[in-house]
Amino acid sequence: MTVARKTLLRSFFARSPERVAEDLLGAVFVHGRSIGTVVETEAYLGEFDPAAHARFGQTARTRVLYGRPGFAYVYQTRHHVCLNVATSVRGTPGCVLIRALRPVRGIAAMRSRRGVDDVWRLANGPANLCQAFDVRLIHDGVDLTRGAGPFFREGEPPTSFYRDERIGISRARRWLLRFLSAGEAVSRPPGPRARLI
DNA sequence: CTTACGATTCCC
DNA sequence: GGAATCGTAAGG
Repeated sequence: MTVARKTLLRSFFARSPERVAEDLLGAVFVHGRSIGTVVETEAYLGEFDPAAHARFGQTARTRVLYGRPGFAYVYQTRHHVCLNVATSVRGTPGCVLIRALRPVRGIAAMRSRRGVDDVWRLANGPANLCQAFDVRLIHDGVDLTRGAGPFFREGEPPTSFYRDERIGISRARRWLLRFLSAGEAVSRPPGPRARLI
């Protein structure tokens, strides 16, 4: 039987990006009829993080990061969008990038939106999962703790996970801020410097 | 205004 | 390894 899971509240996101990124593993992302389990996340620490968008300070693009935690920061890169959650307290622009989801429900619609058949390739990347779960630029600034629109629910934390280097960035590459549930299909398997937790 | 450059993805 | 292709941020 299925257990009723609580929606992740403001207090969950009002912590450091690292803690939120770790605890988001195993959580459930819900957007309409599309449901998936978080299996890969990445933490961005704020203005002092050379790889973070917030390194430029507050701009039109990064305004959500400076607001309250638990709001969606959706940005566009080339032809794709990526989904982040603002963390920490107001004025502290840390966030967590959602890098991979394991599809649980609504798979037919995900296949249709992605044009891909293989379930494991439906949401195995930050831009792919946005396409699969129909997350768009209009969701930038949406409150993810309301249970209306996209939101997160409690789930089963992985029995073990990896900490590894972040991906797709040139600065602060060696910081171990990528979190991967063990034994899941992620955007990229753990590398040589990964630590099993 | 012009230029540089991606928190990506998919294909060769 | 490289191209696609556009918004954001920096520089003049």
